[in-house]
Amino acid sequence: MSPRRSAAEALVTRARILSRAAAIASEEGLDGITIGRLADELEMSKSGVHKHFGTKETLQISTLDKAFVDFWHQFVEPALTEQPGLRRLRVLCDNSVRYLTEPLLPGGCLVTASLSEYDGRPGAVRDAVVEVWSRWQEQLRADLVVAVERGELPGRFDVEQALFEILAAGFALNAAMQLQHDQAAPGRARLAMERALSQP
Amino acid sequence: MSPRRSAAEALVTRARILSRAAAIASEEGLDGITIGRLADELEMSKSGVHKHFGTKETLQISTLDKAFVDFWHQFVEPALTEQPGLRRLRVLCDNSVRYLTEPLLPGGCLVTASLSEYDGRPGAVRDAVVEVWSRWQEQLRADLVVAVERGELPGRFDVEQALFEILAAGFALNAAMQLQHDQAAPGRARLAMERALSQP
DNA sequence: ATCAATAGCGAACGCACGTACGCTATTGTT
DNA sequence: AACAATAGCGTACGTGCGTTCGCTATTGAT
Repeated sequence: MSPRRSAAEALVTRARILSRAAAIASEEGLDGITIGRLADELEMSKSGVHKHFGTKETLQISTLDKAFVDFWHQFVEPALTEQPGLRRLRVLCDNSVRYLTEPLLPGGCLVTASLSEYDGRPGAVRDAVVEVWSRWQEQLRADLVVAVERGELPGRFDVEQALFEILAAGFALNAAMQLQHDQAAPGRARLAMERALSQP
Repeated sequence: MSPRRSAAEALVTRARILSRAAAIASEEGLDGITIGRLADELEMSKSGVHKHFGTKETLQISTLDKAFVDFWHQFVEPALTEQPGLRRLRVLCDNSVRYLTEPLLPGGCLVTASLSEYDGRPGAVRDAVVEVWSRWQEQLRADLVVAVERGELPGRFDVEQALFEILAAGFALNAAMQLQHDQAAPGRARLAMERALSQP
């Protein structure tokens, strides 16, 4: 009753599935993704959805990857034109605050949510979460290191401490937005990040 | 085949269930709690477990409450003997770092985990999470306010900013421990909290 | 023109879930 | 001594899950 589609159309279908899955996962977690529910909302059959990934675990990981790629495209890549070091770092911080304040997904940042959802559950999903999270950390660390090398930050500057505090501000911002819709939180996060860069 | 137990024994059973449920939830989330699994691991029947709470949602909320009460007993109440204000606040910060570093539950702080698990899912569980989280926030805020009133912190001190940064450090510490077992994280969290108290 | 490859469907599977009901045997009150 | 209350069990029910299998009809390479 439903004929095979072209390879190009299949890619579109796959994208539709991942898009819906990411929206669901951002609100209910990667475990909230359900093949039956996706099939319902996308008006296709369960087996049709399933075929694209073969395994629910693969679907979850693909969803996480998709969300991360979208974030990267919209909030990291634009910053890469900036001068590496303190300038670029500040833009990245600002972009991440904007992202966490008005996320691409209805339930907020999927990576942040998946972090605590899967930190205690070994397996491929957890590995994917850790990898994606590390990539974001590395991006920030790289610019911190460059900033020190270029003398934009004092030579005795504690890069790891600053990184810790920047990530911390992101976590707190995410929680404040998702839990309490605290409109003051973005400003506090910005200030906290700025303070992280001005070590005594 | 299994006769009724005394009311006292029933309380013990209830505590056993909650204890096991909290351990599971700390690793797999409040949704990881399953009546069948609890029955298995506690060697009782599903209906036996069920009867104590009547509803899975009630079981989840009870589990969260139990975890919070345990935390409160072990890490907050001992600090209440301290002088209110900056002294007590520092003890609370230190205690929370110790708690997040070596939690009472195998999967880390259940409240922190539940925060992002349920922030996008309206309902009684979410309400319970918010309430419990607010109580912890209030405790910290109260001592910050006292510290300002008593002149232990400058009059222009931004209490909400400091609170934001203290909570932020907790989030980051939790993530670093649960995700990467980062042994340097407790020190960084302590430093970040101390910096939060020394606004420029 | 031929034909292997495949997107998507429909139906079925075994399993685990939360919940409901009735029962039993002890408790603890009267 | 009598008896309502109840901790916990056993069984069952309906639902939704991930996955499997066979099918159909188009695509796209040969």
